[in-house]
Amino acid sequence: MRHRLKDVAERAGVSVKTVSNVVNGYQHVRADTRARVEEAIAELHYRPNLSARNLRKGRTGVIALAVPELDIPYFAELARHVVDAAAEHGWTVLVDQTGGGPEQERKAASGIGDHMIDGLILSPLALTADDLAGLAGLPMVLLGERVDHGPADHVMIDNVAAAREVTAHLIGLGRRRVAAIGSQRTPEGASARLRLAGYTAALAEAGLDYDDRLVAPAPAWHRADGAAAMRHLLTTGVRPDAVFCFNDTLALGALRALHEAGLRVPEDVAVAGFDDIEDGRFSIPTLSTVAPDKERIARLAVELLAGRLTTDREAPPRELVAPYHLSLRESAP
Amino acid sequence: MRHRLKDVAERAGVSVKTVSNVVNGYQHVRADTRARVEEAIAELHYRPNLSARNLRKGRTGVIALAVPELDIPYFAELARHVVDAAAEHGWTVLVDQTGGGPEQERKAASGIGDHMIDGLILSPLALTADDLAGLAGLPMVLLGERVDHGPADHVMIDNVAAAREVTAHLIGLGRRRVAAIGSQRTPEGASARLRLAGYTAALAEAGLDYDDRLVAPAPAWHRADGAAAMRHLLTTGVRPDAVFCFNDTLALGALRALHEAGLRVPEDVAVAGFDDIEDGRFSIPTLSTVAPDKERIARLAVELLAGRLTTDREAPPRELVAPYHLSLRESAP
DNA sequence: ATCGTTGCTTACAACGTTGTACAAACCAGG
DNA sequence: CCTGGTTTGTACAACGTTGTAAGCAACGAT
Repeated sequence: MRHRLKDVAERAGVSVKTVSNVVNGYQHVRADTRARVEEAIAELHYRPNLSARNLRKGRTGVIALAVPELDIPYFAELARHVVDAAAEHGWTVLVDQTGGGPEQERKAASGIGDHMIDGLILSPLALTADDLAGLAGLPMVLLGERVDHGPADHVMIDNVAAAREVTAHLIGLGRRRVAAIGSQRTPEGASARLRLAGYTAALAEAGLDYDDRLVAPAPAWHRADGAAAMRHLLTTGVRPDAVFCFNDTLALGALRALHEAGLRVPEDVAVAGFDDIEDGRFSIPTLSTVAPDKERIARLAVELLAGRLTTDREAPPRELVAPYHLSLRESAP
Repeated sequence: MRHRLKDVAERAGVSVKTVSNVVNGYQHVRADTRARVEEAIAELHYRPNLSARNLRKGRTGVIALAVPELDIPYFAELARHVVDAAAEHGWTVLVDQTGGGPEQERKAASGIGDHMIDGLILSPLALTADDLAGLAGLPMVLLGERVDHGPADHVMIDNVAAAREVTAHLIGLGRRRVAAIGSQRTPEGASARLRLAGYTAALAEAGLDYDDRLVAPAPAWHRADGAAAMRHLLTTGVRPDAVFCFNDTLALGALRALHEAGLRVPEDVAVAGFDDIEDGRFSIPTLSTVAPDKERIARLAVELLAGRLTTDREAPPRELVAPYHLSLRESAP
């Protein structure tokens, strides 16, 4: 049922290697030989065995994308762009779900299926630069906002600046009790730390005092956590008149909690998020947010990986910064 | 830098095959030999070359999941469950994005990377049973609601019954002008046809007339399409007092359009969706919806594939029906 | 001592492909 | 017709792994 080069060769009356040459577009094959071979290929529905080819060539044409969770909209949207960008380079993408745990991330980094992938785009939550240093086996590009300048290529956006900008926007609306949702004290919370830094910087610039009661932690960044954090904020004495949520799903949860509390957005409380996921364009109200250029991030990551694979395998790690912009909608116009 | 069985063998002072035996857990290896080999493996950080193993064994340990778009929440959530279920079988999942086009779906079905994957779970939009019949090269499980009983294993839910049930629920709320959003006339619209059939059946059972003006088509099933369709419905003379949207993203778009039109949900218009995506639990209002058991769907699909790969490769195609339930929330309580 | 038996290990071939080296056929210029 | 270069095709080995068959001890039973 499944045919090999040898079968095609016999049918076309040439050697195995000649068929291989035709398949690989080698130049010096006479037109009529090529035609005979191609006919045989078509008749037998021959398709090369990639395992064998990979074994021989040492490359697989597959790269992996490892993200914490696929059903978090931000990662799903990112995955889509990575798949598209990789396709332009002729790569297939193996999407891996790490769950954000250090063990699974390490496993992904040390080679999901060994020799099954040429490179890895990893969006780490738990791993530190030290962890990664020991795993330099695989060409790797890191996504996101790990603080440390690790040993691998890196694509990120300027989280501090973005967080400061969006917080400043809330303040510019005349709000004086601007809360933050999503702080984390764990080592995994690198993004949280950076965004918190931007938040406090904006407060300081505006001459507002930092108030601990206005900063709500969130163990994870799902809608439910945002809702819970918002409810909590409403029970503390200082009722906020604006909230900066460290990502959009948190913000959507917060919107929900505000709605349940009978507060109007943005009249009573302005809300802003981070990530610009599709949901936020249709939520009620629509969501003001920091919009990282996800397509650009994906493209840069794939190109960094491509560079590492083709030319300078031992080049020093590069760090690219992707652009973002504020996308202002109803929740904080 | 990268070591092979041979290197380990030399270091441990045994033959290559003995190392292979240790790696594969072969029983008859003396304890001290095994210890020596394992030590050598650890020292060299040996990891098997999967391409070579696959070539030898004829199996890769990778299955593919091909869905139209990764950033559609339903598929993202499904992908998550498939990855989890596959992991229990020791499989890695290669997630492929077809875009819903026939050409890419055919390409996925005929073997994404040939011999790179053992089997395929495909969620087809465009392909018909006839298309698939010609592509029986790869063990395959189809997801979703293609009408035709194709040549491959199939996991689905009873779309007609589910649509009828949710429509009946809207009618049970006392609504008499129940609209539908999401109809499609194209061959890709198999789900749309089934859900429309359930809708009309429920109307008939309740003795309500089918009104063409209450049925709004949607080219795709994104939020924007739902919003556009809802706006259109509001311009026709017959103002609906309930809407059944053929999926949740359409429904979220419809909620948005109703909000913009100043109509209250559910007081003025009740809204129900289909898929039970995470967004719907936090939208304002929260969304009543048909909740297919996605985890079960994923698990059944993986198990069907497992069966086909291990035992009965030539067994007649099976069709499994996964359960669903109505999840009633604020938009249509 | 000899004979199986059992336990452990090994050499060899094979999976399907492509790189290398070379042979054969062809061509042009003397 | 020979020479030297180019084009076209071939044989062979190799990529790293595992299945097969067989080798070699050491053992208890004859």
